Amino acid sequence: MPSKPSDITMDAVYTKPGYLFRRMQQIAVSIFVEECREFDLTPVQYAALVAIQNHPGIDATRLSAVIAFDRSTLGSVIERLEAKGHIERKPSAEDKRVKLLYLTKAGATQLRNILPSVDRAQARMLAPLKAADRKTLLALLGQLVDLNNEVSRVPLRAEDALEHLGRTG
Amino acid sequence: MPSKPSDITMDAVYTKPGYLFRRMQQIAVSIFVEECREFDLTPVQYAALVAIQNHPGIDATRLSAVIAFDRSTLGSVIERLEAKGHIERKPSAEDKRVKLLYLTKAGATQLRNILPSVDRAQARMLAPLKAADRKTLLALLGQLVDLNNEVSRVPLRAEDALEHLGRTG
DNA sequence: ATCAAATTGGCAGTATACTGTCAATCAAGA
DNA sequence: TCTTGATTGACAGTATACTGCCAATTTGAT
Repeated sequence: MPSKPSDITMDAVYTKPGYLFRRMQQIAVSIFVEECREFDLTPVQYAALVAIQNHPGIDATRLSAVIAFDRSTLGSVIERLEAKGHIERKPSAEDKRVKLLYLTKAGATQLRNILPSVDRAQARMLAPLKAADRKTLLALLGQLVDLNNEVSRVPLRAEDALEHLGRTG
Repeated sequence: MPSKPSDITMDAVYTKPGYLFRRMQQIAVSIFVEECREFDLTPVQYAALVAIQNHPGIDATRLSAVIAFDRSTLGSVIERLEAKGHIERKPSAEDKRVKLLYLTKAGATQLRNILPSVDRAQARMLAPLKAADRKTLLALLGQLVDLNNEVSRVPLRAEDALEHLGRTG
């Protein structure tokens, strides 16, 4: 091997978790969009629809906790879902600040119809690995995300963030 | 368990690779930015600096292949690195279309200085796992990214994309 | 009752990422 | 040579993600 201009080689990037996570995220989104093209839904929009169906009447702040994305980002996501007619925003009676989110009939239908494509996409992401390796990777990744939960700006606060709603559906 | 409004639960999101990859990417960027705050470099900008140091005189299109990001995105990344004084853009003598990229002295210094912080960040991302599990996860992730390389818009084309340059530094 | 603190949604600004388009330029073939 | 096709960098437009700020509102402490 000829000498490099310094001791820093591309391995300082390629073999590191940060690079691999970014690359895998790129690939995952690419596969999702390809499989779900006909439904015109992004991964984030899909996650939002699932969460709203599971928690009808949730507000934007709590939704951000349930799917772990930024409230600032969520505003535009909600706008787009509303523009597509998949969700409705209704003012709350008790708190004039909040707007409650509900799936429309069209949104529920869209969500039901997209599921097979989402499943195909999820399967394709891990398809190159052997079955045992897929299981191992998913398990380790699940652990790691869970153990690092508090690190990101918007930690996941699943169902327990919704206790005050006093209902599960 | 009380019944849900449908069969679609949040597990349709939480346990799937697409969600876990997105979440882990969020966490990884968050850790990187936190550790490297004083250097004012994002993960992408860091990768670009490393690549330019390893391939002085590379052009934007080839750089995008070497670090696997989109050429459209890369334009603004290069602009920012240039504005910070970390890199220089010089027109090519042979091809009037291309602009060759070089690290400035300041850029090289910045890159050298940030390395310990980057190492700390990379270590923190996997820190919650046991050593054996870290190794397993990295190996599987590396395999998966490699095997899915052609899927994304900008497949990684490491060194072999640069053969025509006729040099390694 | 009132004032301080927290919450909610919205906005501005920055930084990836992608699609698609375009003009300038270069390369290859008829 | 001339024309066709490919390449390069730039740009417009959309969609996450983040920081930080703000007004309206609600809640809690006094």
